[in-house]
Amino acid sequence: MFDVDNAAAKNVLAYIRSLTAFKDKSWEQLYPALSIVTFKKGEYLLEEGKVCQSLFYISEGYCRAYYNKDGKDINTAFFFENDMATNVSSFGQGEPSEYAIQAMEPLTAVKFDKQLLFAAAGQDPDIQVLGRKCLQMIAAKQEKHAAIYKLMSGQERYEYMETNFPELLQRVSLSHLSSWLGVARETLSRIRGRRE
Amino acid sequence: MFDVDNAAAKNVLAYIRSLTAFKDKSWEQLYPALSIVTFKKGEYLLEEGKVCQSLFYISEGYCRAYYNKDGKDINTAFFFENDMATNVSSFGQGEPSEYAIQAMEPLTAVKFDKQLLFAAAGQDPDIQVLGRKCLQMIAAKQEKHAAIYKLMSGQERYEYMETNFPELLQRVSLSHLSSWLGVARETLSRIRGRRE
DNA sequence: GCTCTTTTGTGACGATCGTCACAGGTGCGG
DNA sequence: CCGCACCTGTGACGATCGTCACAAAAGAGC
Repeated sequence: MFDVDNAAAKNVLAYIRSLTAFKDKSWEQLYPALSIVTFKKGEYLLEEGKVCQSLFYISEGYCRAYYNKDGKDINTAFFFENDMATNVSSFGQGEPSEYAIQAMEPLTAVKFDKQLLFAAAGQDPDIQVLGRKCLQMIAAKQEKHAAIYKLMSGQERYEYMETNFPELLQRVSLSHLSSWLGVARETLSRIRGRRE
Repeated sequence: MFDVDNAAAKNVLAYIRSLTAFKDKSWEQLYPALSIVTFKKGEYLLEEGKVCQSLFYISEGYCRAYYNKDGKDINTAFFFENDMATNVSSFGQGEPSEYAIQAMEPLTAVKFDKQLLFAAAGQDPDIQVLGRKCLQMIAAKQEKHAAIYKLMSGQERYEYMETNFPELLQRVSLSHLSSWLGVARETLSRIRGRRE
């Protein structure tokens, strides 16, 4: 049973309230769809090839989304505290996921179960609004990330991360960061050597 | 006044019905928010620095989204018939747009006015659902595109487009295509020369 | 048909990156 | 304390790409 006094529960509620005015009645409709889940480092929130049945609100720890291309991992996203992690197209269209989402640290998340969430949304238009807002956030985040990828060189992308998301550089290993930046690990090492 | 017998109007209605069961009542609520707009080649659906106030359903012709980086155009998206064109983060958060959307051919679109659309959505939950579905489509499309960008080399991306979106190659000039693929125009020319 | 403009192909060259190989460093468990 | 796994830096080398410059080709307008 979902414990509303849990720290993760309080975090997710605060997150929801930051997105939309949410009545107590909506919250009561919603929370049967929620559960608190924990993952050890290396465990999977979503496995490649499986259909995504949940949204995850990350309460503590972080995870990565990565494709496996010819046996090599290629990271496409990192999700930290207060992020929503999911595979939009798999969740929405029921397609098998082309990538995996994996905990990189011990992780606590609030899971939104798809079936129960849709049932709740059918009862309460404010939950619909919440869903739209979440999608909006996700789409906006993706748009921004695609832009830095298209407009900047590997070096510029690293500097951008350095100034805009310094805490990310603290927590993500350079090997994982490099594939996310789209450069070889060695190149990232040289980028870091060049400056300072 | 929005002419429901117009070809563009019929197209957009068919598009909406493909996304969600839409009652006549919802359609009547929605269509005051719609208008049919046309653009000459080179005209702007959205200018850089302006706040995006509309969604555009593309009925005929196509347009591009592009950033201006140091005086050079960098294309980030093309929108063809039956696509929804907008700047998600500008439309959603009211930020000025960091890129422009420009007609590349004479273009006919159905414009969804933000204010009127929100008013209509407040009246009718099915319009909320439509909005969420559209966002889902947009987010899924972006996710896919980001993936091909991260996983493939310039050459692979070109071959991917060749097999999956051949009509795009017919309509978009190679100069515009190259910046979208993330390679220099000359490199694209050589990629094309290598094969066959 | 003939300009003028835009688009596309090609050649040369230097810069950058990816790959391979290896060494130093750090942390963890036994 | 030792071994082992993982992460990070570094050197050498070849491949690829971007840039500049120019020529060929294709359209658009008169």
